[in-house]
Order: sequence, then structure tokens, then C-alpha cells
Amino acid sequence: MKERVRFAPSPTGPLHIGGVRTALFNYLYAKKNKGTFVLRIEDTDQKRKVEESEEYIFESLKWAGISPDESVKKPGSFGPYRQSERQSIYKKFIKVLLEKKGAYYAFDSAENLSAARTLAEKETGAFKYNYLNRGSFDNSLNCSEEETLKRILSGASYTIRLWVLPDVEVISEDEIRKTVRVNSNELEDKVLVKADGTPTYHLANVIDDHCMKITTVIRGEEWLPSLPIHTLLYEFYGWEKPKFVHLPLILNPSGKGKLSKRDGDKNGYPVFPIAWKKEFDGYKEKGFLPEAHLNYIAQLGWSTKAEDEIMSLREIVFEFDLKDVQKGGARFDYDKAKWVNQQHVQRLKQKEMEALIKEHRPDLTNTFDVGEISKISELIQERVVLLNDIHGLCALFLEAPAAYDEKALQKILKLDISNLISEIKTLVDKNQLESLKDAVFLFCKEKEIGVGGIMQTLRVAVVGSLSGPDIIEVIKVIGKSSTLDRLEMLKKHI
RNA sequence: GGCCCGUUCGUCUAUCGGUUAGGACGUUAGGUUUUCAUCCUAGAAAGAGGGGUUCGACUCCCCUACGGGCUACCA
Repeated sequence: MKERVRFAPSPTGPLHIGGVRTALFNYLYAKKNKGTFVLRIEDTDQKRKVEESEEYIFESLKWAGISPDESVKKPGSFGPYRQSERQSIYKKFIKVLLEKKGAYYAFDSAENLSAARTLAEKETGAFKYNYLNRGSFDNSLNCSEEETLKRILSGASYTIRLWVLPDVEVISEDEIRKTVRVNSNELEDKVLVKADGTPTYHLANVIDDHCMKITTVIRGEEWLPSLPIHTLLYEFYGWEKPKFVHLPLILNPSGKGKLSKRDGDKNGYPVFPIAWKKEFDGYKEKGFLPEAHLNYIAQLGWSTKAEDEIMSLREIVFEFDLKDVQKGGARFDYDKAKWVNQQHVQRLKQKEMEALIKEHRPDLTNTFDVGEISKISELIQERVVLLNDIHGLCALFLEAPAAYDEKALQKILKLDISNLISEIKTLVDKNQLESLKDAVFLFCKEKEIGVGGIMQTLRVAVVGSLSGPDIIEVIKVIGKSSTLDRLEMLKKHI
């Protein structure tokens, strides 16, 4: 049978790392098994809906390169792909639920419920609407069918709750955690249909997964506690259950809790794939390559036996196997995320790197020709960790140093600097740049001085500090007159 | 509080009863380089604790501890 998986985000705000990881694992599993990757928008809660987020989800997946095969934008034969448009489907199944006594009407007011909750929490620490106390609430189990009907007809507000039978061992299967058992007494008569007539997650999710012929449900571990409720629902309807895979959570670097937006803000790493409005930058804006980002988050909770952990999306698909998914949560490590990106940048082909350089420094083309840009690209590639570094790394080719690094200045000031600069200027002026290096070495040999002093002086003049790519190569790119100008600038400065 | 899930270097992980417990990030020390970065070499660094089972347990079982998740008419 052809595998069908789904990623089912709720459009209540930007997708965060955990969501992207869930989407990625669904994508990987689908591609690995030549199956179909479905995107379903879970917007049953219209109150929490944030208008821009649906588009954001699409844009994020597109950037990451893991777009769905079926979705609102690309409907297959299992639509609609937005839960808010599936109301008529739910109605049908809700009717069955009521008729076959899998659920019942509950008329309890929000005030009564919250009063009962407060009381119970004070006494036992927890409130549950279940087999023990459902007899004391205002629901259809406690009044006749006629009366129930009368109340409904008269417009009374009600929810529909799952009728959980007591003392049943509910057995669920999870692909990575294996059998999960729980006694039904621990469960709650969950609200399945809200007072506004829309289903809650539990119901909509089970119905949709069944109707959309989903074969494998891959979602975050936070859903594990509600798996027994879903199991009960599948069993009630007599539907074949999909395989369930609950992914370990991505934890904060501190290990305290799920990775959160606030934590990212505080520690200076993004938690979103792309920018959310003007409020937050994403991995894209921070300068991550989409494949590198995917490569890192794939290895949060999954590992491969491949000798090289730097992989393209294709390679990850090839290697992917649910058997290698970890059980425990994985802490997020921004340093490693950056390192993975750096590795991907290092492996970029010459043309790819040049394209990125032009994208991040379009003004380079005003000053340099194709060959020179190619040379610049070659010089800075190994120094790029994040794509955003490109801007700064290119600065030295475009303009003279705006300021000189204090330490660097101190160092060269120990030399006979004024004379040295004049000598260097002569060297630069009198030689072909191609043979400048040889000329410098020859000069040093004749004068019996170290090359270090000259190179450092040259570097401070050209770059403003004592770090950067091969200074001779830099000079070849910026040319003789720029170099001479910058040397003169340094001479005036000291 | 209750229920569920988990626990190997600081972090991500390998190990599927017998290993000097391996790799990667980070870190430390060297080396290469005109500098920095890259790169190379080497080092430090782990089975939560306690009981079993077994000739033998990181690996299987139980308890404890710790961590996480859930506990809404949110998903």
C-alpha cells in the first residue's frame, strides 16, 4: 500500500523549529517510501487563528525545500485540506457517534465546570470529567432522551463528550515506543464537539486521518498522552488505525522544557525558519542554507550510520529510517547548527558560491568583473559560517578600512613604520602584482628583516586589522592604486 | 498532585549480553599559514543510583532518583 503521511499544523502563528522538524520527518518518510506528503491546515479553532500564518507555513516549507504533495494549494482527491471547510464531513460522523452511544451531550455551563475544576484541584490536585463524576454533571446521561431532545431543540448550548467506558485497558502502539497501555479510568470524557458545533482536535484529527487515508501519523511527543483517546475513537468507528510515530521533543539548550520562542530571543538564535512579520528573523535571514538547517534538525532525535553526517536532503532521504529515531528529547545546540551550515558552505560548488556572493553583495558587480568576483569568492568561501558573513567579508575589497584595529596598530608601531610604509609603497608601485610576493621576500632577504613586519603593515593598511585572507591575493584583486591609497592613508593616520 | 514517556562524555549520538564504550560539536595542547579563519595531529571527557537475571550487563527485569510531556469547549 502506498504510504500517506501528513503534517497538520495549526495556523496560530509562525511555525517553529519543532514544527519544521515534524514536517521534515513526514517528508523524509514519504520520500523514502515513495509515498505522499499531505499538508492539512488544522484551523478548527477560529478564535486562535492568525491570518498570515497559513501563507507563512507554505513559504517556510518552500524555503526549506520540503513542500507537500497535496495541500490547499495543490489539492489531491482527499480535500478539502482545511479543517474549517470539512464541517459537513464531521457532522456525519458526529451523528454516528451519538447514535451508537460513543458520546453524549453535556450541557454544563463554563462557570459550573470551572467551579468544579477549582474545587477538585484544591482537593485532589486534578480535575477530570470521567466515569466517577459524570453522573453529577448536567448531561444527557442524567436525563431522559425526550428531555435531552427538548433542551437541544429549545436552543440550549451543549458540547459533545466522549463516553469512556470504565476499567478497559486501552492499548496503543507507537512505532518507537512500542506498546503504550493505560487504564480507561485514567482517561477523561474529552470534549469532542465544541458548543459552536466544531470538532476539537481529537475528533477532527481522527476523522481526517481516516478519510484522507493516512497510513502513518508522525507528530510530536506532546501528543502521546492523547493517543489512547484517539485509539478509542478508531475502535469505536471500527477503522483501521494508522501507524503512530511520536517524535522526541526538541528541548531548550538548558534542557529545561521545549524549545521556546522566548528562549531563542534571549540567547540570540532563531527559532523560526523564515522571518515572521517584522518581529522575528528566521534561519533564512540569519544566513543559513536551507539544506544545512534541515541537516542539523534532522539529527535532533535521529542519527545515521553514514560516516559523514553532513548530508544533502537527498542523502538524508536515502539514509532515513524510523528505526533510528531516538526516544529521549534532544537539546538544541546553536553552535553545532552553525558548524553544520559552515560545512555546507565549504562544500558549495564555485558557481553556487559566486551566486550567493552576488546575492549578498550585489554592489560588488559595480567595481569588479566576473573573474575578480570569482577570485573574491574563492578567497572568502572558507571563512563563511553564515551567509550573512559574506557582507562583512567583502567589505575590504570595496572600501578602505574605516578604522584601524588598536592592537594591530600597537604591533606595527613598534617597527620603523614610516620608512617601512614608504618602502612598501615603492615595492607595490615598481612591481607587477603577480610578482609582488616574490619581490617582498627578496626585499626582506636583502635588508635582512622578517617578512612578518611587511605583511602585517600591508595588512593593517589594506584591511585595518591583522586577520583576513591572504593579503597578497587581496591586493591582486583590489589593484595597485587602491593599495597605494590605503598605504598612504595609514601613513597619514600614524 | 495524577497519568504517560524518557535517562551513554558539557551537547547530539553509536553500541542491538563479552568493545581499550566509537564518532561529531564544543573544549584543551601542538602543527601548518605572512595574520586570522580553514585544515591536520593529539588529549581531557560518559553508561543516574540501588537491587536482581546471567559465567558475564551500558545492553534484559524491578525499585528509586532525576528530566520531559500532558492534565482547556488550544492544537
